[in-house]
Amino acid sequence: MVRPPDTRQPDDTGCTILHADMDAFYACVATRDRPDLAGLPVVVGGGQRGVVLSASYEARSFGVGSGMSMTRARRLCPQAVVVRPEFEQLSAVSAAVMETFRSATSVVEPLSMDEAFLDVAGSLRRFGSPVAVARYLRERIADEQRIPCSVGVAPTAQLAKLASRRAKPDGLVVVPRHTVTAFLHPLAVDELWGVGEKTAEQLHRLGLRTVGDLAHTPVATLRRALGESLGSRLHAMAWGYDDRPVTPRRGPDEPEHSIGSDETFGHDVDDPEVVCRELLGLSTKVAARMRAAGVAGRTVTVKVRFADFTTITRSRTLREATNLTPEVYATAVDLFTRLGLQRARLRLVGVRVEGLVDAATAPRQLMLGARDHGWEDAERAVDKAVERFGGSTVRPATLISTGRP
DNA sequence: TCTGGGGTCCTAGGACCC
DNA sequence: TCTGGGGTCCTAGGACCC
Repeated sequence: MVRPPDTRQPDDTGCTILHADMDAFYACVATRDRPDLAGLPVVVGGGQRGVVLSASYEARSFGVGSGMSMTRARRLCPQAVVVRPEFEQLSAVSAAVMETFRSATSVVEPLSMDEAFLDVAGSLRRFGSPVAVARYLRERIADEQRIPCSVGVAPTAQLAKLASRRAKPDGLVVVPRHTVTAFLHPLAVDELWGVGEKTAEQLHRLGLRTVGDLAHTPVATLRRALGESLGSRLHAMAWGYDDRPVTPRRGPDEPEHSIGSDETFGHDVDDPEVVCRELLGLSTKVAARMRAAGVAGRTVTVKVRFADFTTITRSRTLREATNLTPEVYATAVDLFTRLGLQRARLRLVGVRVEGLVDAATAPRQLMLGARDHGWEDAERAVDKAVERFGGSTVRPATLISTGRP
């Protein structure tokens, strides 16, 4: 369970893992070129039914936090400046930050746009210590990107993650091996990575509030209450055991497992025609993303969220993997139609394709040949046009007519 | 206070095969 | 005739993360 003994010499803290995490990333990027917003409560988000994606520390002092509905955020902090996210800018900053990480070690695992695990065991000769790597990264990102980055340094990924949270804002926290249990055991159970609202509730019902409580509960009890996997994992975590390696993220050799898209309507919808039009748009987007990634998938899943927020899914596994809009769309519409909804009010619909494999090696049924190749050519043409002219300006008119009456 | 959009992983039941 | 497990695939739902 403990990390295997390392032949390279870690320093005496036993720390080889860093977790680097940008503070209030979206908000910081949005305001770094806007001195007029300095010191003001800034909230990134928006939309008719949007949520807060990121809030500046000034906004947080009013109780605003990410994930919260914008309506509530505005109520808590009416003077907040609301900024729409600029995803292209954010992606560019994120890519630059990840490059900076890779300048310190090749073992970088991005977890999202604004955070990554780094295994620095191989960089110690160059930098001297893990803390030196952390300082180097924080300085470079502050210099080059003018945004703060907090770093946790610890013997395991989970601990490094907890440490970086403790380091915020704009700090550095080290958890040497001999202090692990002293660091962990006073924490509340819901601070652990993987313990959300529901699991925390369950643990509370068992009378477990701190990580120390968790550590001193028989693992069999935890497994019974939380399931085999989570029970074992939490018990191990509570003792700082974590064999999770830092794995440089998927390359072309390891495609993603699923690609999907969903959309919340501005207002609830009960018109099947509107829903099908949305399913077409989503299928078009998902199929295009699959082709761009060079993957195809066999299982198509439709998600429907009703006005009362209850959510259901329906899926079908096709005989061959596809990345063609008409196939994805036809499956999605059929799954939706079979629900037999009588003008139920819907809040959201989604389309996702799972079981992705490399499109080049995915078996295709040759019998379908002529027709499918026609579609493939058409789709390729659309992909090219979109590449050249951008965005949603191009969409084959034929697709529009494949919708059900 | 009414709750986005992108994902991942786990569980559980049933079908089917050996 | 009745009773077995184990493994894999499929489907649906749910928890969690940022």
